Amino acid sequence: MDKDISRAVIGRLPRYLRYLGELKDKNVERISSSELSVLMKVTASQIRQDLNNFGGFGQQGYGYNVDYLYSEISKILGLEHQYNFIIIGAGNLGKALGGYLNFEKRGFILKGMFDKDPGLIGTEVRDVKVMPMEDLPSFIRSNDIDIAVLTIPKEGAVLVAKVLVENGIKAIWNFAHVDLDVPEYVQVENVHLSDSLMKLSYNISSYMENNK
Amino acid sequence: MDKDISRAVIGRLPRYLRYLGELKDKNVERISSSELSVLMKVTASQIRQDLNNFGGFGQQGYGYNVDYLYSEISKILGLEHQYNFIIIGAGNLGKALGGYLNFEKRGFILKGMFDKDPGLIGTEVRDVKVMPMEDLPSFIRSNDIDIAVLTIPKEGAVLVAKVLVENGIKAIWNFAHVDLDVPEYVQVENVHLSDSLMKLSYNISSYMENNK
DNA sequence: CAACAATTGACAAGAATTTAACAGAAATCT
DNA sequence: AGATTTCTGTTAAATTCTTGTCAATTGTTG
Repeated sequence: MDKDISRAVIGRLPRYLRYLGELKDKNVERISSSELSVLMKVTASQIRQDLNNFGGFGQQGYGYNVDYLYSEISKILGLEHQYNFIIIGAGNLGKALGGYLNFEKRGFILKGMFDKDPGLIGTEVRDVKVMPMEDLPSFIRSNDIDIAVLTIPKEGAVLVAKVLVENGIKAIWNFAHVDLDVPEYVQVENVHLSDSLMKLSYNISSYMENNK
Repeated sequence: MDKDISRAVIGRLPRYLRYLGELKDKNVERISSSELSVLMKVTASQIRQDLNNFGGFGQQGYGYNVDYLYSEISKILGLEHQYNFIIIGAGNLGKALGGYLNFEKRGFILKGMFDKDPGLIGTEVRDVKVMPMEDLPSFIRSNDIDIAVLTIPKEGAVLVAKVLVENGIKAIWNFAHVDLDVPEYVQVENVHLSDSLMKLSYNISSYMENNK
């Protein structure tokens, strides 16, 4: 299918998908790269270049069909699959992610939640019960879990990641503030919130510097 | 101070800071770019190049002093300032961010939370009360608020952002799934969680494609 | 204290990414 | 139906980012 698409291009696809979804909702049938470029504030050239990494989705003189392009990008992103996922760490962040219904619409199915705090075990998020950590290995194996969401403090994350890998997890969505060391066949996507906040801090202070 | 440091460089600084913090905790006094490059799995050249954007923090034959480098990067990122922030949206995500104590350590002080749901008003997160949206404008003005964290659904986000800007907010940490259109003097950092999840999905499905 | 080893900062070379330009195909207009 | 306009896909140019190299400087060792 695809061989070596750059990370930068992949990173932009979800945003294209979002704008195309909005256009679909407005019943827009077709759109040109230059119209889309105005909406999205990127160059039309970049849009065409990005899309052409995957093949010609448009037509000269016409542009791109919104529905078709939307579904092609969905396919590229693997959103036609269903993924079973679990959340490890049933604190506020874990609950927030577990309760986010839009994930379900995209094919991400919440199968279980885990926590080491006995006080949380048995509580529910959308009919999914929080289970104790001891049950984790067997649960992954017997419920065909693809993705684990790690919403626990960094201290425990490395060890839990090891357990996940040993039990055949395919991917980890990592919110713990640590870099996980896993085999190359396990996909990791990091969300380091404090890094993001620091970037914001940089922008604030750098703006103030340049405008005082 | 700094004129045009690339986004890529800034994006790497928080990760440098994290590793340096760990070294500090281990009482490591000095480190060379090549040692750090092994730890962080990047090239030594990149580390030196990145740091030299801001001046020579190291010394030939010696390397970098961990404490000094840590504090210099902190300064670059603007972490020596204090920032007052509020959270808009007191759902699980808002509560999770409000309860995250490490932000306080970095100088980000939670001053208030807001929600439109009457059922949430009056509840507390770390001694901070959730207030009704009507109080937002006056609160920002009279409490010297720098940053607003937006943890509300996208439908309301655009309108709330407008109110924030009108009342002099400096920066928005945006978790709503929409691009905000604000004046250039307002800094925005987006955290689009579903984009991140889609990238993970791409990696899973692309790995499976290439290894079936 | 001289010789040697370590290591930066600077610069050059090499890659990757982004933007521009344009030929040619399809749609639209008259 | 022919002329004109609109657009893509593609190639080329420009820009940005990353990596490699090495002289110069500092620390260390015998």
